[in-house]
Amino acid sequence: MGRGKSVIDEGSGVVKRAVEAVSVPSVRAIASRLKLSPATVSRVLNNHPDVDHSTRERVLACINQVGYVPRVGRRITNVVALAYPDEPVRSEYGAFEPALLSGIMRGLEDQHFDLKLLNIRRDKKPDETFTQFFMRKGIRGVVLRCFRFNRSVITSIAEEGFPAVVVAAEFDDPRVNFIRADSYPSSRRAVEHLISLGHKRIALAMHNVADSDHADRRRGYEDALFRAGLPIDHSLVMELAAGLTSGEQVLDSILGMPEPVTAVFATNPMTAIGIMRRARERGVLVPRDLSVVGVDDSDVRMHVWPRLTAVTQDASALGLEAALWLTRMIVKGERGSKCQRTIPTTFEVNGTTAAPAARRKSAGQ
Amino acid sequence: MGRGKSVIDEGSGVVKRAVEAVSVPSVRAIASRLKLSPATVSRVLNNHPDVDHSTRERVLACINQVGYVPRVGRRITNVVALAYPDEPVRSEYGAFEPALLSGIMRGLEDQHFDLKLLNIRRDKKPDETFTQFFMRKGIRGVVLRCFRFNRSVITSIAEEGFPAVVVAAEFDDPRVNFIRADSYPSSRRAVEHLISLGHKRIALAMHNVADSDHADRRRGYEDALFRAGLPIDHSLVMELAAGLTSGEQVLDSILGMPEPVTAVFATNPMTAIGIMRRARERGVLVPRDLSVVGVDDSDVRMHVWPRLTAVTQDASALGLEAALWLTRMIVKGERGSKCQRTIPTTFEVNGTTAAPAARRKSAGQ
DNA sequence: GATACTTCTGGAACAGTTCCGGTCTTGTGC
DNA sequence: GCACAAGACCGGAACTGTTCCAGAAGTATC
Repeated sequence: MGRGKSVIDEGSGVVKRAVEAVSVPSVRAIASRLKLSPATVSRVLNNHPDVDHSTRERVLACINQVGYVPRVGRRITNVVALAYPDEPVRSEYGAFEPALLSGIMRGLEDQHFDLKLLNIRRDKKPDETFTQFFMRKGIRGVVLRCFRFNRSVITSIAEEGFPAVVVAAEFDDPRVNFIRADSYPSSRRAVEHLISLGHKRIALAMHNVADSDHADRRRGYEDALFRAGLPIDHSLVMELAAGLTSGEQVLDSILGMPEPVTAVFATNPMTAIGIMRRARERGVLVPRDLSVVGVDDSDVRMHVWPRLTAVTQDASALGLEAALWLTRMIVKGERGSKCQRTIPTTFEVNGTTAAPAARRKSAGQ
Repeated sequence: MGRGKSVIDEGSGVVKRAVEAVSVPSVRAIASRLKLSPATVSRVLNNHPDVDHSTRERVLACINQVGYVPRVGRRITNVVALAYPDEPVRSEYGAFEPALLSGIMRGLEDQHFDLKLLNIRRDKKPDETFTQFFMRKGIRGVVLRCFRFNRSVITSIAEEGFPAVVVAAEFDDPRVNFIRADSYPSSRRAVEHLISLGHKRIALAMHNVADSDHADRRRGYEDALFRAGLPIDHSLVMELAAGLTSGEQVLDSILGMPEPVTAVFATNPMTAIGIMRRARERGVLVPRDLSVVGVDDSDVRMHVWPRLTAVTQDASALGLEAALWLTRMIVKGERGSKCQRTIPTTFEVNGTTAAPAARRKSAGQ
């Protein structure tokens, strides 16, 4: 044969080089370890129906244990995915998604990975595991977007042990890797800023997705009020969908309140913009009649005048860090390593906050 | 052998079934047709250096002629790419990119394709052809973003014959497939609308990328003026980069003009938003002191008050149509079919246009 | 002119997937 | 109880594409 040093791969009877046999496990290596044929292992990976349940379980366990890597021919394909629970890149969340994508693309340059966009709901068959799904798509790792309704999906993926990292959400589960921006300190500073200006009745316009980010912002709001000795009035807390129209609803609600509200903190970029627009529409002068603090993922706060005072988080940095960690973990083969990082947010004072006009009875026309 | 009807594949000496041998060409089929080994064909596909120039040319010609499709094992992978000349998903162009992406993802559902994001500048090696590049990335077709500096790249790809479609740009070359929104009629209507309100000195704020879309908008502006018998004053035409700050420059320029300007048409979404913000900052009332018409890819025109009168194009529809055409062309195997489609834009009158205040001598403070 | 070096190509040995057939179990009719 | 049928499950073989190694062919050098 004349191929230099060769050994017989255990069980399979195929001649191969000694170095490769131990470095990267193949379908045939897994098959021989489990006393199965390569065909059966391949069937498990592609979720073919005619394979026994217990056999499938054994193969999947082995796959995630030894860190199997699918190849095309002899080449390893370096692809990671950005997986959404449903439609990717929805515009309702403002500029968060494009900024995130941009950061991920930059982070992938380091290890020369490519990015694939996946829609889990559409493509994943109900009877396949997440590992099977991702393997079938030919990807080696996944960046996950997390919303309120798919936290259980995230923990399932972590349980299976497939390389994954969640962006912009926090988990107590030590198996879940995530990178998020901590909105709490900046949100608290934002409300403290309003309090220091003399505001006492401050409304909170919450995005109703109830992910950990928005919970942080609410906590910042409540803690700032509590420390200042101000009461937390639940009638001032509004939970709405994201978007411009909800901002309008918020302003209308504020104007309709019997006790005047002099400031509002909106935890979603579009909501704050909607508040600003509706305020002009109804003759409410910002910041004289109403102070507005928003949250911004990119530079939407600059679209309006006065420029919006806002808690800003760098969505691009989230994507960058997530992609860097994921790809490095994959190429180093450190499947067990964990990532639970938090990057800071900032609070930026612009033109929409000022001391309340004390003598007014009610804001509005 | 017991595999039913079998034939000897010409030249290669490998036994295969008759049906598959004619339907989808493989590396070995191309090799035998050109009297080469599969190894050499594979080397061409992966741009290995040690293959003769003339051999590479022959293989590449054959590849694009017979429509070779790379497979993983025996499976055909259905992946298309969205390729950018440089960094994907830049935020300077407003919400165009996310809307486009969203539309593409919807369009891919029909034929169950996946999407990969590619950066041509980063990943394409200088000495490989585009066909080699795309094959190496395992994709079957590509949606191309086009800017002023990469039109030659687009025609090169079309020359090679790789399945491709350009979004949001127009080409005279019959080989280039594209889907674009025609900004001309709506732009012209926009300026005619301003003229009908009584405006005579109308500024044009151009995005300096000089792609066909922006050229259309300029033509609409000039034709509307010409048909109304108004002179085209080149001092009223400003070419700037996209972005909020250029909008500020536009407004400052307008205020500094000796003859008062009563209306402005901005061909870029962010520029119009910047004009609106700067106008408020400098005490210019829109639309009383200045009428503003913008262009919008999504719903940025709703961020301000009054809502922006704008030419709107549906970037999501562009992506949808491009993805639908590309994937259907690929699965039907109609490599020669052409797509040069134009979808309409609309002109939406909102709150930023009104009759000029005739007696004023100069806008602004 | 012999040698050494480079360039290029083919064969074989890998990588994963799928078709076909065989074995084993289970259900059914008599 | 037994023959037969049907289905579940799995292995071998025959395909995909890729890469290593050896060798052929050409070229430069002394």
